[in-house]
Amino acid sequence: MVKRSETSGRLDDAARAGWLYYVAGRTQDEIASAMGISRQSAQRLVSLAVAERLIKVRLDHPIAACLELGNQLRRKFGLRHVEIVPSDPGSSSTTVGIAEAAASEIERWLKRADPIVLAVGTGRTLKAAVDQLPAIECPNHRIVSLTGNIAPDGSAAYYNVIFSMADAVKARHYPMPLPVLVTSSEERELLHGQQLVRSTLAISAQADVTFVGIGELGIDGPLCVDGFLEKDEMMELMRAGAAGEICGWIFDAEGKLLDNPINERVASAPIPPRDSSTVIGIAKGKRKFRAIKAAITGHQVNGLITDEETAEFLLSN
Amino acid sequence: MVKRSETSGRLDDAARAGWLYYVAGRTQDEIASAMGISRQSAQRLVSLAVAERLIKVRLDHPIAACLELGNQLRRKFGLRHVEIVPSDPGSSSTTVGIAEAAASEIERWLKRADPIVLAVGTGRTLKAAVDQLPAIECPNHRIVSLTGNIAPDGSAAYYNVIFSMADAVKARHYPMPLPVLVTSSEERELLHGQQLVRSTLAISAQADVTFVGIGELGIDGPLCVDGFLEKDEMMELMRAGAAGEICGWIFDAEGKLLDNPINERVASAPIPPRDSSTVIGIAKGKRKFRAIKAAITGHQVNGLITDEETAEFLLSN
DNA sequence: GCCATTGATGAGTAATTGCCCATGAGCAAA
DNA sequence: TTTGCTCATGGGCAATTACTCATCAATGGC
Repeated sequence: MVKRSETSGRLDDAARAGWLYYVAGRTQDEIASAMGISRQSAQRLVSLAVAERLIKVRLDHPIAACLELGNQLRRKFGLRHVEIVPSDPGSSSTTVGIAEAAASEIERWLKRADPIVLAVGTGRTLKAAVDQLPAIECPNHRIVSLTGNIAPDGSAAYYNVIFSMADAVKARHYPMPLPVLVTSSEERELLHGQQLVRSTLAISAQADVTFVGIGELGIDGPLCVDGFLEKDEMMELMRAGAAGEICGWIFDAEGKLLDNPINERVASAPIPPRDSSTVIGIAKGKRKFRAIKAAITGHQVNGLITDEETAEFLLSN
Repeated sequence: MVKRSETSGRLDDAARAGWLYYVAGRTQDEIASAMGISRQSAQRLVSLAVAERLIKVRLDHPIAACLELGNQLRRKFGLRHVEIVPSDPGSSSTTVGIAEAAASEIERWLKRADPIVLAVGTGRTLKAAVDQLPAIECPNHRIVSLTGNIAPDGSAAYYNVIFSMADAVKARHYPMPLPVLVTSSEERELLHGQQLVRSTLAISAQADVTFVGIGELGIDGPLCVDGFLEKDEMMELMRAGAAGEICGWIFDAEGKLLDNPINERVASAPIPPRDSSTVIGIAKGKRKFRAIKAAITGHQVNGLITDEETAEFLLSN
């Protein structure tokens, strides 16, 4: 006898329960009796549907304050695309809100009929955004990673973005089989000379749109936490005026790439051109204020998804 | 107009509250203190956001479309229970998908704690469904067949459902020791007068839930293929406007039982009452479109398990 | 075969939410 | 100014939902 009550069947049930709860507006009691299960089980299915992201909620109202902040930011920094989500003062998350917004924006691009090249960086924020993506089929598009997923110890960083994206989005995807930082500029040249890497670099240069996180520096910043840089290297960078990084490319408070040996060791692809393509930074939070400010000041990105609190800082400084 | 700006400001607040509630996942209490209002006001804003459709919920799962079709069918035809499974365009099977779904639904009923009477019809679809049932013990329930399993030549039809069901489900079961069609209404009365048959008929009339196939007519339909009706009898029925049959009971395109001598010879139990019990039809496929349409239009069934393709036909005609 | 692990389940309970109602502010007409 | 109306408000309470815990069955490794 075939066993049917398995994971996929359970997800089906979760979808059904979630639909009945959120779309049809039934109570969990009603769902329980309709599906012949206990109320507790119905509750579990509903929360499973949420946890598995079968249920997507989006807010379809331009909050005036956010729109206004967005407009001001767009004007002040000459940005192509700005999206501001409300701040949640009680939350310490660095992704809530902007991840959903970024996912919507990614989805918008992927739904275009004409073939595009979509590039992604890496980082926790971007990972959170990609995790919000629904399943999409878009065989015409290509998705390329600007940066590698290999940690100094040889393992793949858990928040590598492009593989998570490949789970949800059916498109050709091009990972970058490199670390973020190598030991010397010579090693970088060597690695970049490999055929596979070269073709991936070539594709990334044609990106129509790029989504990147913006990293703060400091010993709590991602480059240190993930072990790409030692503490003393970081301190040296800070002394040299470093303000933030995108895909490992380190820039100063004016958003200019730092003329520093460490930038010679960055193995990521260059950030696609801001004058001919869209490069959207996704970041929020006090710790990143300085890095974000620098990135948009120096046009390392020409688009930004952030929250109200951050937007207010950017406008007032 | 001051009023207007106040209203839009209120919608703005509603959007913000809705965002905090659904996207950021805060409780209404937290939202209230964050926005400096009472909890009740926060609740009102959240429900306003829903009422004004600022909050859009979407279900990201293959069965989302099915649920929507099911909902529309339920409304349009006043059905109690609708289940739509995805169509498999590459398959010519008339049972794949709906058999599994029907089995799940049967299982759901059989798992109920309170004793029920479950009635079944016959047919290939139902047989396929019953073959999907796992072993269940439910000594409290009774399972009754609405229709006989004896072919005109005296043999038992291979797809008789109740005996297959008895293999999997441990419950009292009541077969109907009759043919589907007898030679005359007099013979029917005679057979129905037998004690054994009478008690089975009585049980079937108390059915809480009934699962039946919906048969199409025509010389390739089950009644002809299985030799219950001769070709010329079938042709005559078609001329009389017959559109489909359930347990041998033949109905026209409006789903009304046909006033025809052949219906006088049907030895099956009457289909249990649709106003006080659940009668679920299981059928899909182009050849059955007309029969299914008729059955739900005329309330021969008040529940339906079918596939997307069929559901779309039923909604568009 | 035996045991640890995983995961589902239902009961019980705490937390959260929805709703009714009395109140009072704001406002227009008398 | 008064009256009457509308509507937002918060208290109170019932309904609903979320969570914890103990149990149990299935699974997989030893």
